[in-house]
Amino acid sequence: MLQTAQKRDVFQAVADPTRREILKLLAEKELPISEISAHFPMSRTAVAKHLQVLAEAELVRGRKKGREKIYWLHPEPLTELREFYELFWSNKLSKHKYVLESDPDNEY
Amino acid sequence: MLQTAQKRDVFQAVADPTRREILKLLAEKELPISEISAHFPMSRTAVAKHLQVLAEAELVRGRKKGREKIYWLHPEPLTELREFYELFWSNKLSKHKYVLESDPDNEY
DNA sequence: ATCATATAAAACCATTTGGTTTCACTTTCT
DNA sequence: AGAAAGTGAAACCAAATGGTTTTATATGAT
Repeated sequence: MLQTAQKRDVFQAVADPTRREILKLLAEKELPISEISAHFPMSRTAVAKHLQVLAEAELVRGRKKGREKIYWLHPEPLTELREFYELFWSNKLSKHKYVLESDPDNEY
Repeated sequence: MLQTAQKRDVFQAVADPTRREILKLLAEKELPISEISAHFPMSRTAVAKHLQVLAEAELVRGRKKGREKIYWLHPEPLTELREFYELFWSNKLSKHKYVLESDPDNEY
């Protein structure tokens, strides 16, 4: 395993709120682990593990720069979220058949 | 707790592949638990638990009909997926700044 | 050379997750 | 009434998850 180890499901990678926040952070700019972990109440090690998970899902990439490891966002796999969403809510071909037929707001 | 118990995170609900399949099934039409579980290799009880999770996330709703419990899709919470996706890939205001600045295909 | 910084890797731990099996309950069918 | 069908709820279990702490390693600064 040269680099990112084995694939990881995008939906599962994104299931954790901390990991979603990390992605938002990296959307602004690339950051070293220490700076990322400064935004969270947990240990740096814990954040590093979250970054590994995100890397396995190809949602981030990292490079070594001196003694730092810099991570940056690689948002492409998020299109899977969009594709899933559109199975139910596509606006292209008007709405999905289920959505069309569903009554607006029957709360039970 | 009268009904759907406590809220459940949509991202987490959708993290499991079985649950995603269930949602696709229910997009076609509402179904009783037994019919849903017929599509999966696991026990009916396991599928019932997945349905409970989906219900806690408000992604499905259920009603009793005779001795059956019928579940149907309630896709509204999936908009959270879309909103998250669009933080990174919005096409409305052209692309997100990160996406704009990122070089196309630097593979490490 | 030495020391601080930044990370990596490993061991460990509690809780959650995704599954099972078993038992009880209600509804439908004969 | 009695049996079958469909579900609900509980107990149980192995594995995964999200944390921790500890130890080691490499880099940068003095």
